[in-house]
Amino acid sequence: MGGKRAHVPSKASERAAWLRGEIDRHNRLYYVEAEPEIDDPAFDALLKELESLEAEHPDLITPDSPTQRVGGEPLAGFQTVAHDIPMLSIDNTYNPQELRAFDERVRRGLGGDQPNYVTELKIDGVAISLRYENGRLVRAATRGDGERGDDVTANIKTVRAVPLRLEGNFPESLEVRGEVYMRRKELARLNALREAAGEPMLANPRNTTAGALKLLDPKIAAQRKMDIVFYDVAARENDVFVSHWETLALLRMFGLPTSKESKRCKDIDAVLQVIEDWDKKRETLDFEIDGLVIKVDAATHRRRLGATSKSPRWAIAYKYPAQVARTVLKNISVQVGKTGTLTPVAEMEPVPLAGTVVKRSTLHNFEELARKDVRVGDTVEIQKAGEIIPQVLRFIPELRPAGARPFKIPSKCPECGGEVHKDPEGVYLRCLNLSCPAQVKERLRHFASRSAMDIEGMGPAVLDQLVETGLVRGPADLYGLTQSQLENLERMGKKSAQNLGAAIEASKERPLSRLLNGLGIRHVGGHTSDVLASHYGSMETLMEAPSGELTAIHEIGDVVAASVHDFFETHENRAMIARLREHGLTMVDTPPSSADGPRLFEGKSFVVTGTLQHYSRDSIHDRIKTLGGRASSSVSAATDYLVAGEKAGTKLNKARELGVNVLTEDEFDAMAGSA
DNA sequence: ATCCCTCGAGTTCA
DNA sequence: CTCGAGGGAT
Repeated sequence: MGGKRAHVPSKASERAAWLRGEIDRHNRLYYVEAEPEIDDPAFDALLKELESLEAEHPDLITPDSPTQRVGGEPLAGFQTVAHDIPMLSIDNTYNPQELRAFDERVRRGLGGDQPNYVTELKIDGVAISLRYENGRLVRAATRGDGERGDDVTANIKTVRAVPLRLEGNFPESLEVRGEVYMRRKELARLNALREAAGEPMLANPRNTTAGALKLLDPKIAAQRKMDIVFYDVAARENDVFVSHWETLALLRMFGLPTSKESKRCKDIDAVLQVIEDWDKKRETLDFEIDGLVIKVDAATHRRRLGATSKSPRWAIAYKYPAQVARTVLKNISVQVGKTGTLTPVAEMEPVPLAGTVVKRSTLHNFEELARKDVRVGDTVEIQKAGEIIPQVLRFIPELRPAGARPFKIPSKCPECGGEVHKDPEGVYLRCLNLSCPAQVKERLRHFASRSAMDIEGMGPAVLDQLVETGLVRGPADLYGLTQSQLENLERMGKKSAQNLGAAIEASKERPLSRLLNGLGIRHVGGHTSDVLASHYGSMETLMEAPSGELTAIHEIGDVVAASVHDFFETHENRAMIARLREHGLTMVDTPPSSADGPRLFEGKSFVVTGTLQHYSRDSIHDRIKTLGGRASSSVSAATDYLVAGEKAGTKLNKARELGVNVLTEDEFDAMAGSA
């Protein structure tokens, strides 16, 4: 360094040009080669000198000067720009078997040839496309929908690892793709600042990066130090590159940083070894990865494989099972259920977890909430129970903002302001106001649902209006609605109103069991409704049944009997049922007649799991029942058959453990169809 | 009294 | 899907 100073040109413009060259060179040594020659203070000194020089001689400023990373004025908004070559997404695999299946597809597609693969870390950041014209960065765009994204050039320029001009023998026009991301250390630094300022914590680097790219003021974006790696050139079929491996080398020659962790593998076994190695090692990285990307190396092979409209056939992502994710708890809201239960719900910054984007999760009840002690503003860890339902595990004490206060248990119903009361035995808080609009809506939703009265078109939007306007207070009111009242609802055309009216009318024919289920009597669901309806056959006899008589029925005990008895003793409920009768509801059970055919499944218990081709869950349950079988919801030793469709989960495993007969859909049809 | 099987209730997301 | 708890068998 010192030696070069001797022939530093003295003229300001030459000095400025030299400084720019040096700064670019050191940037490159730092970010691309990872072999810095000078330390940070020395680098900053060069930058400072250039800044003051440019301040004295503003005419010396060039658009690609390293001092111009933070552009001038904040933007009014982001322009949408089209990608010349679409940014395809990559298919995911989640286990070695799926990856081997990919390998087999590839080799079949190559007529048996064995391709080389390149593995790359799949950094959890934001995909980006950068365009260089004559070596100058002219545009940076997010992936968006793959066809068009947002122009984030001003913010991308603040990423120090992004060269503003290319080096080497670059083509006149070049579009490159990479991933912008944030290191864990940087996130920790930002959070320390935010904590001191009493601002909400940033939960994860990915969201923070995405947020930073969308900041309208590049000066603020510059304060969030982001990083980038490049992994591809956007090119068409006739590209000049021989292999992916060489493309990566070329990117480095242009001064574009690439990952040092990419590897070339001779077959899928070698790839799986790399995956296994990183499974343990990934925690030691200073940034987050959610898996690896595996790409066929040779360009000739890629061309033979081609792409579907969504993704290339020559690349696949391998994702590590992301069991837990971190996000920020933005708010705790309180929901009112159909029985008046107040349930606290965690509203979170959306975060990807095990294949979906999670933003809400139940906190069950206020005792549970107090036990977990999560507070608004906390960073929380969430996981998915059985790959489906998100749960809040815990908060991260180090990331708790200073002012976070424990959630206050509501003393009034948040929906109607009514009195709340703690369930004597249970842990639940309940709104006691039976005409609380939230409860009314929930009860009506249940009444109209598929497993009850099955009124098509009676969705939440319609019910909201009907209840808010006071037209409907209970199930009986639905049958008094006029056609013009329906038509006057928002977003309701004449045709939709007619359909809805017809659906309401049709629901009058539902058998007693469905009506009972719809009434929402405590402890009485679909199954118990069936039992009661088939025992009594009509509403009248059931209503007058004494408690002792009810308990004599198989599967009805003290608790259920008392609940049913109480329900029919209550004046309001009797009045409602009288009104339903006036409106002409059937209110009788349709007993199985011998004309229904043979009861092939008599005494047999079935459980259904997974997605079926020709049945909905309800329709197969109906079919089982008409044939005299029992459709149950959980597998046990008492289960005779499990019908397993696509994506069967834990039930299938349990059935195998217990030695329960497992049927495919076709096998089930064969059994049922021979009727 | 205790176990096991089910049901009901509350739950999320595409 | 999971939890808690009702119902019945032991």
